Parts: sequence; C-alpha cells; structure tokens
Amino acid sequence: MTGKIRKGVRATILDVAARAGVSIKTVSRVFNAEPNVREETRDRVIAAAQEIDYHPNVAARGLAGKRSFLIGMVHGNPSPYYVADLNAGVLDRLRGEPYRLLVLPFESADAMSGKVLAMARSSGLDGLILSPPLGDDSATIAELTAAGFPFVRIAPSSATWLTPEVRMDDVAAAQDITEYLIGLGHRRIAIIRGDPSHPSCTARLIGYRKAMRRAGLEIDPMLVEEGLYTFDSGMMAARRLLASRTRPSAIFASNDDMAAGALFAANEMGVRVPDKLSLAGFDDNPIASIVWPRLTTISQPTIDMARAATDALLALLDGDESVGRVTMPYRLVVRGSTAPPG
Amino acid sequence: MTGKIRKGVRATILDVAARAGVSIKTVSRVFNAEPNVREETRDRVIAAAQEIDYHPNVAARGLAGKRSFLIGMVHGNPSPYYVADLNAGVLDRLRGEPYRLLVLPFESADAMSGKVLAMARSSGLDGLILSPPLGDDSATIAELTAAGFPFVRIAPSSATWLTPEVRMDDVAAAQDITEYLIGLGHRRIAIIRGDPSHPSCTARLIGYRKAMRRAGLEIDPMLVEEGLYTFDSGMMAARRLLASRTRPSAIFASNDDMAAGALFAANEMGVRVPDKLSLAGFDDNPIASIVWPRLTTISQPTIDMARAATDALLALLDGDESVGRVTMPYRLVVRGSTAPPG
DNA sequence: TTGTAGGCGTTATCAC
DNA sequence: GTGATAACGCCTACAA
Repeated sequence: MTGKIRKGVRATILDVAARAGVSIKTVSRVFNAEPNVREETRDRVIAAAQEIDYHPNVAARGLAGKRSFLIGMVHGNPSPYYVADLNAGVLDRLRGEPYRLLVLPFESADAMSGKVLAMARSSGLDGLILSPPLGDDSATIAELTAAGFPFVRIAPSSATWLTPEVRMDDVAAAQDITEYLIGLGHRRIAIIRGDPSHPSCTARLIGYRKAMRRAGLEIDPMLVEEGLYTFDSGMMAARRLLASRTRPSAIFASNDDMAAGALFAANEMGVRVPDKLSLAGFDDNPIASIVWPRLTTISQPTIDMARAATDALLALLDGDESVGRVTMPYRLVVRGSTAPPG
Repeated sequence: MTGKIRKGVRATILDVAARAGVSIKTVSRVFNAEPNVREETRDRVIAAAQEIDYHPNVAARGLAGKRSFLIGMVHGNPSPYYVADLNAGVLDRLRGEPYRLLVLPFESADAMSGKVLAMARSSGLDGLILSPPLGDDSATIAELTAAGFPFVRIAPSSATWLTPEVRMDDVAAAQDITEYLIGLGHRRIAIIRGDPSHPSCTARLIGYRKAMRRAGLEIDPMLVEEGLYTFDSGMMAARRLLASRTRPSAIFASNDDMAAGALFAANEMGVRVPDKLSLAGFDDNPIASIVWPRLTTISQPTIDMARAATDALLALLDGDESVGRVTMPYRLVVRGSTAPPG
C-alpha cells in the first residue's frame, strides 16, 4: 500500500495515484493539463496531491519528457541595470509557467563564441535567450541554428540572420535624439560611440549621422569619440572632447552609463550642464535619473523586450514555427541635461 | 551495436562505453571523478566522449543520484548593483563545479515568506543562497531548517539562528564611518535609515549611535530620518533634513543609493557638497563613483561574500557539518563627498 | 580495477 | 476517459 505520507521522503506520483484511486497516468494528465480527464477525477487528484504536498520531480520529468523546463540567459552586459531589467522581464513572463531561469556565466563574447551550445547542452537547457552582444556573435548563432537549438535574440543589430528576435529601432531612436539636440539649436554635436563589439553601437552612430546629414550639418571626425558603454570610457571620451579647441556644445553618448561619465568629466572641468554643454544618453536606466541634472535619453523598453523574447521562446518550445521579429517602441525622454546652446 | 554518432540524437553513456570498450559504470566513474580507474582507461573514455560530443544528461543524473546540481538564489534587493555582484560571486565560485545557478522570482519578503521551501522543491533545487532581506525572514528560516534543506545566508543581521552564514560587521562599519565624520569636526550628523525590514538597517543605526555616544554627542531625534534603501527615499529624507532649521552639517546615508538621492536633493536645494554638507554612504557600489562628487562610503565585499557563501553551500551539500559563520572585512573609502564643516 | 542488475519518478504508447 | 507498461539515462549497490 502506497499513498501515505512518509516523512522526510518526497511524495511521488504513485502516492498521489493511490490516494486518489486512479492510475499514475491520470495524475500525469492532470499535472500536465492534458485533456480527457473528468472534472471530478481532476479535482480528486488535485486534492490528493495537496494533502501529501506533492511536487512533480523535475528531473524525472526531464528524463522522461526530454525537456528540462530550463531556460538559459547569458549575461554579458556591463550595465547591471540592463541585466536586472532583462531578468525581471523574463521572470515576469515565466510566472505561472513551469519553466525556470538559469543564469549562465559569461566571460567575454570572444571567450564564449562557439561554446554556447556546449554549455546549453551540458546544462540541459531547453532554450536560450541571447542578449547583446552575444546575440550578434555569428559563431554562436551558426552553431545554435545548425543544431536546431531554440533561441531568441534580444536587441540584435545585424539583420543577417533570420532567427527569432525582439528588437528596437536603434537607428531611428538615435536619429530622434540627435534631431532633438539640433532642434534646440546645437550645431557642434559630438557622439560617444559604444563598444564596437555591440552592434547597437553602429546603429546608434548611423542614426546620429542621418540626423546630422538631414540637417545639413557636417560631421567633424573630431566629434566622433570611441567608448565602451562604461562609465569610465564615457568620462574619458568627454575629457578629450571638452579639452579640444573646438569643443562641442552638445554630446550624445550612446548609453546612459557613458553619459553619466561625460557628466562627471564636465563637472571635473567646470563645464556646467546644461548651460555650457548639453548631454544626452540612451537607455533610460536608473542612472539617468540619479545624476544631477537628470539625463535626456531614449527610454528603451528593456523589461518589455525581455518579456516578449521569453514569450517568443516559449512559443518556439511549443513548436510554433511562426515566431519572427518583434519590434518594440521607444520614447524620447527630455530632462534637465539638455538646453539650447549657451 | 551502439557507439556510433547518430546525428540529431545526443550521445549517451552507452555510446561512450561502447566506443571506449568499457562498461557504463566505468564511464560514470570517470565523469564523476571517482577513484579506481586506471589512467589509461580514463583517457580512453575521455577521448571517446569527446569524439561523439557526449555531455552527461543532467536530468538522468539528477533522477538517479537524487541531486539536481541546481543552486537557487532569491533576489529581493532593490539595488541591481548589489544583485549583480552577488551573481558574479556565485558564478565565479561555481566555475568548474557541476552546479548551476537558478534565479528565483521575488515579489516581496512578505509574499515569499513560507513559500520558499515549496519553490525550492518544485524547482528541484539542491540548495539555496538567501540574500537580504529574505535571509532574516524567520518563517523562511524555520521551514528550511525544519525540512533540513541546505542553505546559506548572506549578510543576515539577526544572530538568532545558528545556521551557516556569511556576514560583515555592519555595526562596526557604521561606527567607523560616523567616527570619521566626527573626526572631521562635524557635530550635527544626521543618519538616513534603510528599509526597516532589512536588519542591516538596525545594525547601521546602532553603529551610528555608538559613535555619537562615544564622542559625547547628543542624538537629536530630528537627525534620524527614515528611508527605504532607494534613491528616491534618500532624496526625500535629505529634503526634510536640509529644510529644517537645524540643518545637519553631515549626513550618513545607510547605503549608496540613498546617499546619491541625498546628493541629488542637496544639488536641487543649492547646498554644495562637501563645502556646506558632508555626505557618506555605505556599500561602495558603482553609484558611489558615478555621482559628483564621489561618495565617501564603506566598501562592502559583496562579491567575496557571495563567493564565500557559495563555498559554504557546496561544503554543506558535500556533507560537511562544520560550516558556520564567516565574517568578511570591510573598508572605509574616503572620497570627495566629505570634508570638514564649512 | 571493472562490470551487472535494479531502480530513480516521470512521460509516451497503446490498449481498453 | 482511463490504465498497464515500457522507455528515458544515469547512479548505487553489490559482484567479480
């Protein structure tokens, strides 16, 4: 006789079945929301399960059903806020689903390249969410695609691969914010580029160029500075820009961390923002609202994007073949760091 | 005949065994680093495994061995930097280990209370790392302890429970930084408290009081403001402090986020830091170095603590009974936000 | 040092 | 609608 609560030992599907007076297959049906179970039977099973505190054994499920209910996310982004938002979005979408989120260690895109599939396999993942910059690593995409491994990319910039992705129009957004600066009356507008291994870096530069060209403004090569999406790189780039004889009246930093770094540099050098220098960022992460003055920036719907990516991945895992590209809206947020040139 | 590479199908231990000309038990021994395998045999097995790209099936391993090699971390902290550091520390320690890190969704300590064990069970976790404030939730500790579920707490403040933990001396650190302010010549030193549901809040208050008392300074109740460890709460608390007739000459905010908020408020109100107001934080997260001026703060070794906690958990899972309390060192970091009273 | 048998708790197949 | 029974891939015990 099974079905009683043996203390210290987890209840199994057999216990539930015995207690509810059904076969284990019926219990399985109930827990997997399969059809063909009479309502009354279902209720009895659920009651029995609750009484003995039954939780399906994930390992057994994974072994028999050939899925682990594990989704992986590779974090290779320098901004903890971005990562936190990604996490939040994924977990939010996963609520109520049987899937769980695994965080994979990340060294660098280079180091990971060509090893992602092996990691996914050895961790027993069902699917993967790739955030920048790994979502643009061609070796990774190639091996995953070749193996038929389900994955969704967040904010990739290359349209080369026709794999499911959730993106934002970085070019248009960068163009918008640059045009906003132009509209304020700025003419000498510098850009601090991001990490060149993140393709969003290129997209944002293109948007900037488009805006400048449309306004008939020349792009002085001196106005294009290199950065790495980090606070320090933004600070150093701004120091160079502000030290030059042909100092810009406005700087568009390709993300908020770098914009905060630029603001720091301006403070150091006694350049008042926004009186003497307008500063715009990109992302609208909390940093943008922490510094003084607050940053004008592009609000990127990171949480929504992560949610949408998870949604797409779940559909993929469900066998849905129609998952394609989703583009999410952005928003220009005007705050205190920008003003007409002084 | 097994042992050949069937494409699209993952190799199993049988394939490796056949290819290496040994039994599956020997392959198992090799992959679990068990003794009693001749070196030559081991090499043959490893070679065979590599040739057919064999990765042990985690689910099967978990089912047979009764462990999932899954460690869970519950994130309920408002500071993404703190969370990112925790993650980094755990993942760093896990490198080379067969264990993987699962991120559990978190709503609030209240909502989670009494549900953590169920989540751990249904996710099939082997062990849990509890970060603040959940590490101080007595219902959670009680149920985990009662069930004999392995867990380690990071930075808990209540010493009530004799469970494995990695901590820092918050009281001494808060006392140190307050004494530093006193040493600069400040007399009216305010404190902005953190979220009262995080016991570190109380510890830091105690440290502040100790320092004030030792210096013979009276603690005006007006100088103790409430906060929630968030930027906004720090900003609002500082507004109240700075608006009062008896404005303090220095503020000790119980974490960097609130200190950054206080700095923002000071900027808003035209109070120059550090000339007219000294400001100290706690944690030394990147925010402390992003704002202008940079914050004097206590450097908390979050990554090291997470690493140590993981280390302790792995020992626990390994059957080590001697895991107890580990106390990590902190450091006072003096930067531009503090100066003698002006 | 190596191998054999049995079982871990599910899901899938097919019969009823 | 429901149920027997065979996988699933590995580990633990025990043998050799």
